[in-house]
Formats: sequence, C-alpha cells, structure tokens
Amino acid sequence: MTGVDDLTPVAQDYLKVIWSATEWGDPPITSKGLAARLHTSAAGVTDMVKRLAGQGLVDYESYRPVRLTPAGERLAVAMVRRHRLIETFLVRMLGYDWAEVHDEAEALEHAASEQLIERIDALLGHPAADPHGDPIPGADGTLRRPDAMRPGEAQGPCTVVRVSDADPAILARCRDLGIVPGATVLAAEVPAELASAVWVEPVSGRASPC
Amino acid sequence: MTGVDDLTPVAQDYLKVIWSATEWGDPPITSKGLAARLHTSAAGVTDMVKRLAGQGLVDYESYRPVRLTPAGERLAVAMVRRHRLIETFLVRMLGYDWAEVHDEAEALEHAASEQLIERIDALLGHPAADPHGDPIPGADGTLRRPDAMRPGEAQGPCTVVRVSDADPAILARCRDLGIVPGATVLAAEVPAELASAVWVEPVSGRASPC
DNA sequence: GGCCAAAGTTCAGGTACCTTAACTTTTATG
DNA sequence: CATAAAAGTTAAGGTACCTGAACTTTGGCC
Ligand SMILES: [Mn+2]
Ligand SMILES: [Mn+2]
Ligand SMILES: [Mn+2]
Ligand SMILES: [Mn+2]
Repeated sequence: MTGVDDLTPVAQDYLKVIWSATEWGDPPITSKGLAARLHTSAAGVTDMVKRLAGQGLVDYESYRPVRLTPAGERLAVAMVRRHRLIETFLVRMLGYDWAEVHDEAEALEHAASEQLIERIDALLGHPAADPHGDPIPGADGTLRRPDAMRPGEAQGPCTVVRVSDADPAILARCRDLGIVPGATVLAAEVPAELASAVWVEPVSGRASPC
Repeated sequence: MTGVDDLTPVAQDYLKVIWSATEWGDPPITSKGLAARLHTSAAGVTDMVKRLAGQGLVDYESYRPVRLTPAGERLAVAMVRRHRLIETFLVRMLGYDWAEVHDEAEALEHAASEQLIERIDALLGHPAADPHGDPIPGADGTLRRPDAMRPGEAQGPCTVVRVSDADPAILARCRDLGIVPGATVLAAEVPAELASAVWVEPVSGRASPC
C-alpha cells in the first residue's frame, strides 16, 4: 500500500471522509456518519470498514467509531490534497463557482494521476488553501491548520478564514454577502444560520484600525 | 440510456474502442482485438459484449465481430469527444507531451462531467482536432473526417494530418522528426517504420510551390 | 473436403461493492 | 437500573467485472 492509486475509488473516499470528520475538531466518525456522507447503507459501511481494517488503514472495533492508522492517514491526506488542488484549479482556471466545484472534484480526484496533481499544483503556484479556505496539504503530507474560531466566539472585525463547503446553498449565500476567505467582516454581522459554516480570525492587534 | 454517464467506465471504454477500430478504415473489431486493447481476457470480452448487447448498444452474434448500434455509436462518439478534448486540454494548458497524454485522458474521460467537457471545449476555442490530429466530434455528435492517405500512397510535399497515438515511442520519434499535424513533409522522407502511423494530405495544387 | 490451429465461448469461481431484513449492542432517559 | 430507541452488525443475496480451464466453432490449407 504505497500510494493512493493502489486503492479503489471507494476506499479513497472512505479514508478522505474519515480524515475530514476530525479536521475541525469534531470527534471520530461513526458508521452512521460515514453512511450519511457516502450515501450508502450502514451495512455497507461495516463491510467496507472491515476491508479497510484488513488493509491496515483503519483501527476498528465493533460498535466504535473508526480511526485512521498512520498508513491510512497518509493516504487520506494525499486524497485531501488532490481534492483541494482540483477544486482550486477548477475555480481559478475553468471559471467554476465555489458552490459547484465540490462534486466535480469528488470524481476527478480518483482519476487524476500523481503527475497531473503536481502539474496543477505548480501551475497554480502551490496554493496554500482551496476556494473555501481549506488548507491544502503539501506533497509530503505536511499541513498547516489555521487556528480559527466561529463568528460567535469572536468580536469586532475578523478575517474570514474558511467557509464549509458541505452545503452549496450556504456557499452561494456567503458568496453573495461577501463572506469569502480573505474578506473582512464584523463577527456580529454574520447571519446566525451561516455562522456555523464560517470560521474567522480576529483582525490582529492594532494593525488594521479601520 | 440517455447519456454517457449512465454507463460504467468499463462500458464506456468498450464502446470507444469498438468505434475507434473502424475510424480509419479497418474492419469491425473482434473479441481478440477488444481483449488486446482493453487488457483483459477473451472470456471477459464475451461476457461484457453480451451485457452491452443486452443494453442495445452493440449488435452481437457469437463468433462474429461486434458492431455498434445507433444508440451505441452515439455514446461512443461522445466518449471519443471527451477523450480528445481532454488530451488537447492537457497538452495546451498543462504542458503535457503528446506521447504521454493518452493514459491520463483514458482515466479522466470517465470522471469529467458533461459540464466540464463543455467548459474545456469553450476554453480551448472549440478545437477541431486533438494533438495527434484526430478530429474532435461536436457536442451534437457530428464529425468531419479528413480524407488523408498514408505517406506511401502520396508523392512530394504533404501536410501531416494525423499521427496514430497508439504507440508513445512512435509519437516521440515523430515529434523529434517534426512529423506533427500541420507540418509539411516530403512523402518519401517519412521513415518506413513510422509510415504506417502517419496520415498525410498532398499539399494542394500549385498553392505552395516551395 | 477433412484437419488443425486460432479464435471464441462456456463454465466455475473470485473480489468489490451494495442492498434489505433480522438480529445484537449501546445509550439515553425516566 | 430497566427498558426502549438508536446505532451497528450479521446474514443472505445481487450486480459488474474479472480469471483460468475446458470446450466449440471458424477458417485456412493440403
Ligand atoms: Mn471522491
Ligand atoms: Mn473545498
Ligand atoms: Mn478510458
Ligand atoms: Mn489522441
């Protein structure tokens, strides 16, 4: 199990979802969560998770949440890198809207070769984050996680760091309100129903006194 | 069976290979030919061809070559369009060499959405041919087949129309010799071992008397 | 026209992934 | 802490694709 393309597309998606579940502080994912995100049945999840455990990619005990092994995590991060680079490419080079890019990347990530991914990365100038503000892991697996908070936990002017790409409708609304990574907003002005999808960082110290 | 993404990737490849076999005047493909091109066993081909026949995409009689039905041809041409647009995109936008582009396109063609294909087509300015000179079918299935001949059948200065992309080594040699679509060569100067991979068109009338 | 090699098919069986239905374990809660 | 709902697993079975081995058909050749 040396590289990501020794895996089936389904296995690639499982690892990616298991990894992503904990990226922003949530607990390890359960069978139910996997079934929901992968649009499959709970029975199918049990089946597949056992296969992944057999390959040494996840640690699994019956009736317990799934966790990645170091080997599984390495491959999961490689898939996340692929996904986010492809999303960035589609938005920057092909005019995709950030709300529609996810599904396309979800399919392409399994078909792109390592070579294509590295060419895209170079062409884009090694971007640090995808269109939603999610950090893009390096080719070596390194990942710089921004320490961001929810608008409810912050005060005053904040830089938008990330908007969850889980719901295209929320992305469209945020785009219309100018709530996009890099933009400055007042924490209190983020609508309540969007707040749980938005991560911000208070504008630092006395640097930007506008 | 309305669109190409109602098919499995394997079915997509079968249709594309069956169609491509006859593109340059060769007879309908046999089981052996399909097995060779698709890197699978003869038994697997029989199995799959029956499935395609069951879906009304091919006409099939035991021990006879396979032919596409009109429905199958429509979908095959759509796949050829995808493949060739992706090849063109990879060469023009991502710096791929024409000898390495085929395998990448072979995978991406199954993952790209119709929307992505049309965006690529527009971004490239609706190219008429792929990097090897193979004509790109229109979104409506129309295809203009250039009437070209082999170097052995021509005389004097010719425009290179197409180089078969079946063998990357031949592509690399042709590239080094300047035998690329659009270039002018003397028919007699195309090396014998490359001639069967090259299609040319005599430079017309007295137009280019150099 | 019969024979034989090549081509093609059938058969038995395997893997990955998926489903529904029945069953078990966990957990929440009164 | 008993119990019911929720979560999770097991079991049985299905589809797509694939393989090797045994068998059948085809087509070229003397
Ligand atoms: Mn995916
Ligand atoms: Mn994203
Ligand atoms: Mn393909
Ligand atoms: Mn080509």
